[in-house]
Parts: sequence; C-alpha cells; structure tokens
Amino acid sequence: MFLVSTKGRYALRVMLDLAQQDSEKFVSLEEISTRQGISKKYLEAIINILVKNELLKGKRGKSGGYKLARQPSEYTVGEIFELTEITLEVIDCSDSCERKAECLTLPMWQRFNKLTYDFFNGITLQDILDEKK
Amino acid sequence: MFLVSTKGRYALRVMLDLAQQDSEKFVSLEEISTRQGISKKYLEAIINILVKNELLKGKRGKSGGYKLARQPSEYTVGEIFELTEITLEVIDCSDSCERKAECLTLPMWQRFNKLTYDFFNGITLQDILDEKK
DNA sequence: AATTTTACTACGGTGGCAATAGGAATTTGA
DNA sequence: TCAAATTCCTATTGCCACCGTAGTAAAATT
Repeated sequence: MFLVSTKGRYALRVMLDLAQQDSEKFVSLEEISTRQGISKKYLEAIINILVKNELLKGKRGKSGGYKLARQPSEYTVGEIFELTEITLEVIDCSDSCERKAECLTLPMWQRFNKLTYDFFNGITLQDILDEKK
Repeated sequence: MFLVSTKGRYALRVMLDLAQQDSEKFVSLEEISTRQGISKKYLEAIINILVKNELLKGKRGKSGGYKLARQPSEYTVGEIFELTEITLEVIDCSDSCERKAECLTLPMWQRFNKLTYDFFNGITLQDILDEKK
C-alpha cells in the first residue's frame, strides 16, 4: 500500500502553497482550497493538525487564515508526514515481536526504515521550491 | 501507513522458510504454518498467490506440499512484494493527475519510488540467508 | 478406496482513510 | 457595536483493503 496517504500529501501541498505566499499575511482556507483544488472541509481537518503542532499559525475572524510559523528552510518533509501518518516506518518491528531474535528480515527492515527516514528528513520545503524554480 | 502489509511479510517469510528446507521435497502447509506461527488458512491464501505466479510449486495429495520453483538467489524481495501488495510505489503519480505539470513534489516522489524499487529489487532471498548466516 | 493435502470460493469483522456537516468561538472592520 | 468572516471543534458516514475463517472440490499417494 501507499506509505504516504492523501492526508500527508495534502499537508505537504498546503505547506508548499503557503511557502509561496507572502509570509506575513494570513491566507484563508477558502483561498488555499480553491488554489489547490482540495475540498474545503477535508483540508480544514488536515490544517488543524498542522496548527496544533505549531507548523502553521491560525488566526480566526475577518481577514484571518493561516501562515507558516517558520521559514520554509526550517521544515523537513519528514516532519510533516510524521504528523499526518500513523507511521512512516515501512514496518514496525521494534515492539513485541517474539521472533525478533531469529528474524531473518529484521536487518533489511531496519536498513529500509533508515533509508526512508533519512530521505524525507533530508528534504526541506525550501529544497522543493528550489528544485522546480 | 505501512508500505508492506502483513500479507507481504508473511509471503517473504514463507519463501525464506522454504529456502531453508530441502529444495527437492514438498513441504506441507501444516508444517510451514506451525514453524512460522502463522494461521493455516490465511497462509494458504497467501501461498496460493505465490503458486499462481509460479514462485512456488504446489503439489496436491498425500506427501504433497510446496517448494521453491527456482534457486533462492533467483528471487528478489521486490518481486515477492509486487505480488502481494497492490503497489510498492510510495505514491502513484503516473496516472491521471491533472496537476502533474506544475506539481512541485513529483520529482521527490519519483526519486523515492526509484529508491524503493532499487532497494527491494536489489535483495535476493540468498542475500538474506547469507546476512544472518 | 481411504486418506492426505492443495485448490477454490465465499463470507465477515475491523480500522483507517477520505470526506462531509453543523455549530461554537473569535476577530475584524464598517 | 454588531454583522460578517473565518477558524476551531465534535460527530458522523461511506468505503475499501487487510486480515482471518469456513467449507467444499479436486488431486495424488499408499
């Protein structure tokens, strides 16, 4: 199955969207939703996660909206996915697996988990913006 | 979410289990199920996939069972997962995505998909057996 | 011919994802 | 000051794949 769900991909797109706007202004859900072509209500739920975890700042009331809490170079993609996905581990072998000792595949999973972790945590929003330019 | 489901992991374990047995003899479902601690019926469904795709040979009747169709060095882990998972693509961007042209994240997904593909297709059953030894 | 064993079909529970709905709280700005 | 705009919060729904189970048919052995 997919390692990263729609939720995670939408979250990343929101972050990138805001990274491309005026970093001082609050941008409304309505505007992001329209620009990204994502349902308003679903997007709201996703953005709430980002606000609660202080990746975004939210402001209510007229001329309210959302904006980044930091600079684009200070967010990693991995950090965003960690919030929106149950886990980014390909497999979670760390817990109560009784076969851990004799497990032939554990080293492989560990190597791949590290590969994944390093990959996504090694990319910042700024990197993505620069890449396409 | 998990990239590789229980189904895929069980499939890999079955293949490794058989790779450690006498390569000439047919091993019964009962035996594999007991040794691996996996429910007989569920394992059966998984093994059927492997047989249909000719990774395993099945033989019915008394002293029947399953055995590998090739040498352990001739199977890649990726090949096994391809059968048991809907997809190993972290994200499937290739189809009808209308935003493909302006998608900022597409290059990242493509790079990661390749990383995943190369990783799992670069490991054979024999490699795993050798690793632990 | 009886027994063992795989092959096949069908069913049901569970859980997270994806999306929607409605209303409460807050802030602005006229 | 108050109406409009906007986020915040809580619930609910439909769906689908995963995970696992059950029963029967087919085949091979001894």
